[in-house]
Amino acid sequence: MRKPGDQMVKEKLNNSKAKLRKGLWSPEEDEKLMNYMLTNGQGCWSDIARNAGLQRCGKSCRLRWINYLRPDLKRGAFSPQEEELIIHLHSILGNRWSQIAARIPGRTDNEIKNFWNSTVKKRLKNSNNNSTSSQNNSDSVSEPTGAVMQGLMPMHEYDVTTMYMDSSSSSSSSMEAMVMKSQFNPFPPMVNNFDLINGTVVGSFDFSTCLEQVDMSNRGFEQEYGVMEPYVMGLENDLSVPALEGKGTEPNSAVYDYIFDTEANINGQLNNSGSAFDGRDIYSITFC
DNA sequence: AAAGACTGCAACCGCAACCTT
DNA sequence: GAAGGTTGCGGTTGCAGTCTT
Repeated sequence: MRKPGDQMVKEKLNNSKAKLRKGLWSPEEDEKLMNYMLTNGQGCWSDIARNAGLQRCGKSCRLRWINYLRPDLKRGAFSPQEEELIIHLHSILGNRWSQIAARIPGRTDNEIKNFWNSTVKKRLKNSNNNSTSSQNNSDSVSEPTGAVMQGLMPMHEYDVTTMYMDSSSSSSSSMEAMVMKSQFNPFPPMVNNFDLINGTVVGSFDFSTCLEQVDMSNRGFEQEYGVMEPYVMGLENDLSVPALEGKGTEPNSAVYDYIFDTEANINGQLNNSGSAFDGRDIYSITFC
C-alpha cells in the first residue's frame, strides 16, 4: 500500500488538477512526444507524458506512439500479400489483433483491426452474398470459418480436411476442430513475395531459402515436391501463438518464425487418425 | 450545389493481467 | 496478501473526408 505522502500520489493529485487533453493530437504534441521518445526511449508512460510536457495521460501517449509515431511503422495501404496474410492469420487466431500484428511487421493491431472491420469484412460479406446461398455451412464473417476462405479466395483442390482427415477422428484439438468444421485449408500456398520489411522481400515462401534455415535442404524437398504446400501453420496445439520477440525494438532483425511443424502436429494427428498423409511433410520456415 | 449516407481512421473506454509498494 | 499503478488488448465511438442522390 502506498503511503499518502508518496511522490506518485502527489503527482497523481497534480495531474488530476491539470486538465488532460483528449481527442486528436496536434502536430506540436506529436513533435513533443516524438522528440522525447527518440532522446529518452521508452519508459513509464505516465512519466513520459509528464516529462515531455504533454497534457495527456500516459495511456494516450502510448497509443499515439504505438499506432502513429513509431519510426518502424509502415504507412499506406495494405498490399494484397499483407491482406492475404491477415486473412490467413485471422482464420487461425480470430480477433487477436495484437498477435496478428506481431506477424506483420510495420503494422499495428489497431490498423489491422480497422482494416479487417472495414475492408475485409465488407468484402467477405459481398463475396458471401455473391456465392451461392446453398452453402448452409457459412457462418458470420466474423468467424474464422470456411466462409471466410471461400468468400475471398478460391478453395484449393487439395482441401486438407476432406483429403486427409478421417471423419471418425476423435481429436478435440481446436485447430483440428476448426479445420474439420470449416473445411478449408488454413494455409494454402503463399506465392508472390511479401513486402514486409522496409519494402524489401526479407522472408517469403521461397522455400529454397527457408529450408536452409531449418536444415531441411538436404531432404531434397524441392526436387521431390516442387512448390511446397504448407498445409498447416503450427501455431501450437491450443492456437495460442507466442508473441514474436524483437518486434518493434529491432524490426530488421526480428525473426518471424512461421512454424510449419515437421511431422508433428497435424501430420501426426492425421496419421494417427488412420488417414494417409501422402508423404507431404509440414516444414518449419523462418523469416529473418 | 446541398444534404444525407457512407467510409476509414484515430482515439477512447473498459477490462484483465501483471507489477510495485 | 491487499491495494493501487501500469501496460496491453479488443471493442467501440466520433469525426473528417468522400460519395451518392
